Amino acid sequence: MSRDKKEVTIYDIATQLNISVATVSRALRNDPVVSDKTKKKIFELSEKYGYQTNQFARNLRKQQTNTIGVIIPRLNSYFMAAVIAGIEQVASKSDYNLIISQSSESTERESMNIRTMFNNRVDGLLVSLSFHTNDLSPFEKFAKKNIPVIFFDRTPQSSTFAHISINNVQAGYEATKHLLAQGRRRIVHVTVSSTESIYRDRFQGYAQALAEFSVPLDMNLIYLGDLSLEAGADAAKYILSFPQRPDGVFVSNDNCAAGCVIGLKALGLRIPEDIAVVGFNDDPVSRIVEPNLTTIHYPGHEMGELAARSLINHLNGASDIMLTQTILLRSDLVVRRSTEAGAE
Amino acid sequence: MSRDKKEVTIYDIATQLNISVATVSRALRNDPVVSDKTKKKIFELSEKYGYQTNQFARNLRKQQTNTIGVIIPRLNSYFMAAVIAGIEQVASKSDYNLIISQSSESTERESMNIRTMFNNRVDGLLVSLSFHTNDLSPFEKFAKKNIPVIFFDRTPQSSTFAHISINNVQAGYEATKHLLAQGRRRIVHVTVSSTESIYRDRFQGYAQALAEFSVPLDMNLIYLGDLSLEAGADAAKYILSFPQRPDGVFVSNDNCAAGCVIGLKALGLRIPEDIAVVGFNDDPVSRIVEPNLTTIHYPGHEMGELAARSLINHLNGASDIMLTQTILLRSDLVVRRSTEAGAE
DNA sequence: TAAGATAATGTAATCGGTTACATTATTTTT
DNA sequence: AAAAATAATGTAACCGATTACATTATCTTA
Repeated sequence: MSRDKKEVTIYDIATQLNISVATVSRALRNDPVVSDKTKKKIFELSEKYGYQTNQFARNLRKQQTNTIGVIIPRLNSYFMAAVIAGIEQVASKSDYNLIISQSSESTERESMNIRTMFNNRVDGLLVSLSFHTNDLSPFEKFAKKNIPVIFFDRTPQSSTFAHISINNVQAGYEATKHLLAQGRRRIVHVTVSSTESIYRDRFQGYAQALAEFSVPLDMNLIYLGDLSLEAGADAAKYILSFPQRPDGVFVSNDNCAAGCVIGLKALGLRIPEDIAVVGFNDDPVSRIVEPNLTTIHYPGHEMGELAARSLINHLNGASDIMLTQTILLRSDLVVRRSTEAGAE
Repeated sequence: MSRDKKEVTIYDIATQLNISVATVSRALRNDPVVSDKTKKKIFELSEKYGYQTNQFARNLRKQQTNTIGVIIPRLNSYFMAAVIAGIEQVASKSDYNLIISQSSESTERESMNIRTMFNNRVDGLLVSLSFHTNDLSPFEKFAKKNIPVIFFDRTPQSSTFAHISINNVQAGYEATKHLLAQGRRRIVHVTVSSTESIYRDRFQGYAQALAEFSVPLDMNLIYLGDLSLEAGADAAKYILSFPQRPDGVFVSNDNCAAGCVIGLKALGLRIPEDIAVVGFNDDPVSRIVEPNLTTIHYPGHEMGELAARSLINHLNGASDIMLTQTILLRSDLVVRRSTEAGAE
């Protein structure tokens, strides 16, 4: 329980060397005003003693934590893991720590996490919203104190904060258009209920593509769920319930799409002959399920790096313009066998 | 950049109420020595001012951070996500923060992470080791300062630290025995090279089962890789290279097993007729790949909860016996179609 | 070599809670 | 009602690094 040996502090070093703590403090941060001779002595002794800076004392004094808060819905997708890895890479290179917490798609838990981050005085916040968040007021505290918040991937429809995402309208449009181009006309869209979010955007892209092909939008073809594997299976059952069976599905994430493919096959449909399926994210599961999923690829790792770098630049005062701005990363349709029998 | 409004401190509240900071400090921590009347005044005012405890000041004074460090190899499996979720649940309930970092299976990065955690003065550490770590000396600093370290899942073979894992020898034994019981005799084991780790244990279980069935151990049948999806595909090719083809595979993780299944099928083998495959972990992918994987199930979320709870109990001085102890969770073989045509 | 410039180091206040110990207020006991 | 016990509050040192400002040492320059 007890921390045995007492910490070595700059006071110990100063006393030992018979100099002031100020000089020690400066030397340890490699301040050029300290003479090399003195520095050398200080470095050697601190090395010998195994001195470690006490971050709390420093934080307390400097009024900043060198910590970035990350709030995400869930840690359960390859995509999110890639984003986190990207964030981590950049953060650790700049000596920032990460506090990561999951909202588990619960708005309440999310706002708890936001509060915790605030109380822990993170220097900045990176957030991917949970499904049903549409109230951004918990973030106002941050705005008020000028603590930067950057949203990534699951960004809010509109806010004064910075956004990093992809063009979801276009991605939804591409996915749907691909199905339409294959001659599919009754296209189910499996997504999550939402009035404003990236899912809404994808839906809009879907609607836009239909309109372009003069296919009337039929709200019965929209299946709302939580985009889980199970929701995919349920969607499959729903699809089978139509007298005039749909011939295409656009699912807003790969995991759910995989569940849907499995469900459809279990119900006797052939993919893509009877029905074609498009997913979203290009998670590894899209290359495991059979047939492999046509999906929308976009770079998670890069998104994480970009988010972290933008935040840290801002914290260093490097790029104030950055904030209140939206950055869109490129996304691409990857065609595989779930929509084209001949594909990859 | 600038933090605008100055923080409200207990000094502000004390001055305003014309009482001492000591009383304010006590009241805010709900210390029973403070009278209810005084507390009420203090709570009201601090509420009104939006007071937030400055954790650094507190940490600096209390010499503890209320932060738990978590070091894991990668955030890329469902299993690991479940463990983290479990840890988080327990930690946040006890008001502990989490710092999570990934070693990306690199021993150097791992020891960097360990150092960072140390410098950040985490109160305790939860660690799942990267593949090839066999030098535990970076953890000695923690031992020296009596900072508890608990290993989970990927635990070291032997150490003075606490362990939470499963009986990997037995799990490996069960998996292999299941294949043997199906009449398989030439069983490949796909794993990662390691002289001492849970993978070594699983290998031992494998060897043990073979011995029990009087099947000689053939080191040519051991395929070493990094247990990735791609390694699975490579293992499949390796399997096909034998003149006398193996009829069973025991892969030490599901992701790799999935890659192996896909590879074997691509090379024209039928599963389980020509060759049966057993995975490890019961990740969702085991139910997506076709045929679904027989695998070893063990509870990630529970493991995370247990690890966090053990650590926090120890930190609270509740259970000192806990440390230097090994806790083994139950694991089970789940039989699916990759080994039994008739299964689930 | 004395005055002025510059480099190096020192002093002490500060960040904001926590808590041992001291003091004052209130209640209980005799 | 005085003495003793208990409750409530206050005082001030402390945690360890940072830094504005002051001081001292060293180097230039005339």
